[in-house]
Amino acid sequence: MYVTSPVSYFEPVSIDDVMHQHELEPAVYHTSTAEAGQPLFCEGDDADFVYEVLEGVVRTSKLLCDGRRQVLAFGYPGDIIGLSHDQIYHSDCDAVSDTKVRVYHKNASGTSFADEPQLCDQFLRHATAEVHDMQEHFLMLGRKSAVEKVASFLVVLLDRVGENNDCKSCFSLPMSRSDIADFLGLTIETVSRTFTKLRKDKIIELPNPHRVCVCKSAKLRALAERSS
Amino acid sequence: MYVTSPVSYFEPVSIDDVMHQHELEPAVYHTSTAEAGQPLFCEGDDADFVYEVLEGVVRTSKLLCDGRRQVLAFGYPGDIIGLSHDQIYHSDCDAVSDTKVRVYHKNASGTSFADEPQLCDQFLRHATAEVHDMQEHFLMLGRKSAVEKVASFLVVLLDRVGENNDCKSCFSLPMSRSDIADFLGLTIETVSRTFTKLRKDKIIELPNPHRVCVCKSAKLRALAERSS
DNA sequence: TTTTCTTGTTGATCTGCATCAAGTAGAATC
DNA sequence: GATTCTACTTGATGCAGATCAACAAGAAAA
Repeated sequence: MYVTSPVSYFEPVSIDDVMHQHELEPAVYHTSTAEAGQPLFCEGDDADFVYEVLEGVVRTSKLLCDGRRQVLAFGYPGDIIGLSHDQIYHSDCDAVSDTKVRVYHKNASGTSFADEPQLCDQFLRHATAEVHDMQEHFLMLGRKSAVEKVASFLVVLLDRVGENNDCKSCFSLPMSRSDIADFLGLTIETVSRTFTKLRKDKIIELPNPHRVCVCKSAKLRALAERSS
Repeated sequence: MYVTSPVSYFEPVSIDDVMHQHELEPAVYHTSTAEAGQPLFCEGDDADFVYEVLEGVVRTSKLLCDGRRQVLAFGYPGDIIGLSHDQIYHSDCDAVSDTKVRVYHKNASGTSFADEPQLCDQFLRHATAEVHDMQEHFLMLGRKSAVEKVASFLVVLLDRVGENNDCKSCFSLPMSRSDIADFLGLTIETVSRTFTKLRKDKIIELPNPHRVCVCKSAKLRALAERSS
């Protein structure tokens, strides 16, 4: 699921599973790859495909005309990207790291999924789960301080992709500081300073700018989860 | 639909219509009323019902444990409230004004809508439309200034419920300044000051604190729609 | 190798909005 | 009527994070 909320309730189910349950033609999807930095789709494009991330990380974002950007979500394996209510993408989507995706081809008949009830139900679950995650992110953007934002972001990644290493839990951070800043509604300087502060407080270690080891996860959660 | 975005692409379709198309029992829903201030549901409640607003305005919100609040959306007639991915409401919902709602009873059989494909498809459209609106709101919360936020908010209401009056377009503002502040990620003082600034700049008039007349809608849109 | 470019870090200063505080006006209650 | 309450407005001040600026370090190009 999209990495938007401190806590994730959604259990991803591969579209593949659903499709096989319903004996769809394999021809309605295929797998594809994208190198780091390459776009998957752009805002305004016809939303002909729905993507499931299989490997790597993608980023969805929107731009203001003066260049300000809001990163909407980072898509990790299992996440569904590109559902649209009106057959047009309303965000840009780019690969943050080298990425493998499953590309689901919409039926040519039109916009309705009513003739594929299991798939429709599955997409509905994805969509409502995404709404839930976005609501958590609203709290983050609207009401949290810089430290709370960064800590919340790290906790989500910790729970999603953290790997235990001694008593630490480590994960890579494939996105740039700029991506993180635009996701959290901060500047790159503030993100960098906040990472430094967490490092100096011995809550995290930063072997390099794109790798995080969480030393004191309880403290990190305390900083993040002032939410009820 | 939820009032979250400057531009709204979604054409609301009554659940009622869908249900009649499929000859569902009238017993699966009923209408109900809520007086201003009354709750429809609370965070953590079992999500037994889905609501369609028929009259009035409702508000969905989330609280942090220290009292900070984020208003997620204002629900106007035609909007669907209360879809959940895990049968539990994840926000509070209260009537802002006296409200009439249609209450849709979920089937006892469980969480899946797969046995009602038309209804499922309809809910999926609602959910993806809501995701789209929320993405616009992300830009607002994360990247816009106070003036841009308030102007964007007013433009949405202008387009949704504005009524032409001379060369002005007027609408009521049933929610409190506190509701608006918690929706936009501001304080009540900043909201109030911004309204005053727009009034002094002759862009809007405020016959009373809960009624807005937009005199210069182009200027208002220019302040709001610096988005691409 | 050196040069240039990109990305991230750190410091100094500024500013938009929050916070603190006081005042106003309409509505509800007595 | 007077009193209280609540919601809103307005002013003074403070601060978190933005902005401006310099620097560092690795990567890519020359």
